[in-house]
Amino acid sequence: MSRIDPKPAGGSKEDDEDVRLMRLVGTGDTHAFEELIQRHQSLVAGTVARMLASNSDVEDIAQQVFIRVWKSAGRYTPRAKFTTWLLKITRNLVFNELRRTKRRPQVPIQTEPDAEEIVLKDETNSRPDASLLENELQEAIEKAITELPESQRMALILRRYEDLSYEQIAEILDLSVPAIKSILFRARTELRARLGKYLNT
DNA sequence: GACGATCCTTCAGGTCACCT
DNA sequence: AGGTGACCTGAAGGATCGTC
Repeated sequence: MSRIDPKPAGGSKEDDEDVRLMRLVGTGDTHAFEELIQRHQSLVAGTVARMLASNSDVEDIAQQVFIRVWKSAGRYTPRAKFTTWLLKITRNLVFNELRRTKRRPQVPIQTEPDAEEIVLKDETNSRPDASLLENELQEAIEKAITELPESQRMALILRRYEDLSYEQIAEILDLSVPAIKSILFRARTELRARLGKYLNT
């Protein structure tokens, strides 16, 4: 079993509310638990979906995440942002699932058109066949991301889609901040290489 | 030819220094 | 804080060689 060991928290109002709810959950307050689920289920489900990209498993794993939150609530100490702790649990369960099934995501992940601006050229929209190219590019981006190694994919997702800081990503993935920088750099390099034909046209 | 041991190459991950 | 590149390290796989 993976260790959950949050570090000192920042302390926004959102965080404070999460901590308050977690303390109530720790006493067995089911209403607080329901509220906590409502507040974060889209974050968890979204992250699982992007990481796992298998619609059939997303709900199941998201459910497991909150079951683990419920079980751990009594021992929870707010030493990190609640969402960091929550995403660490999510990451552990997703990695377990990926290792259990020994597979890569099989269904393209959902990406916003502007989400991977790192590999898009501004000129794309000005071309006559822009929409066709955009669709093709979109598919290529999705495919390229799903083919990245687990750690690169997870770091990229947490950075681009969840907008987490390097420190938070490092905490969630159990790595140093420089390691995260390196992983993200390689992920972007890999994406550029895979999407080179779109960049060079 | 089959095998095991050793060496070499490649690649991903990590750290550090530096830049923006 | 975030991004980049050089460099180091370790693991994995392939190539080579010696022995049977």
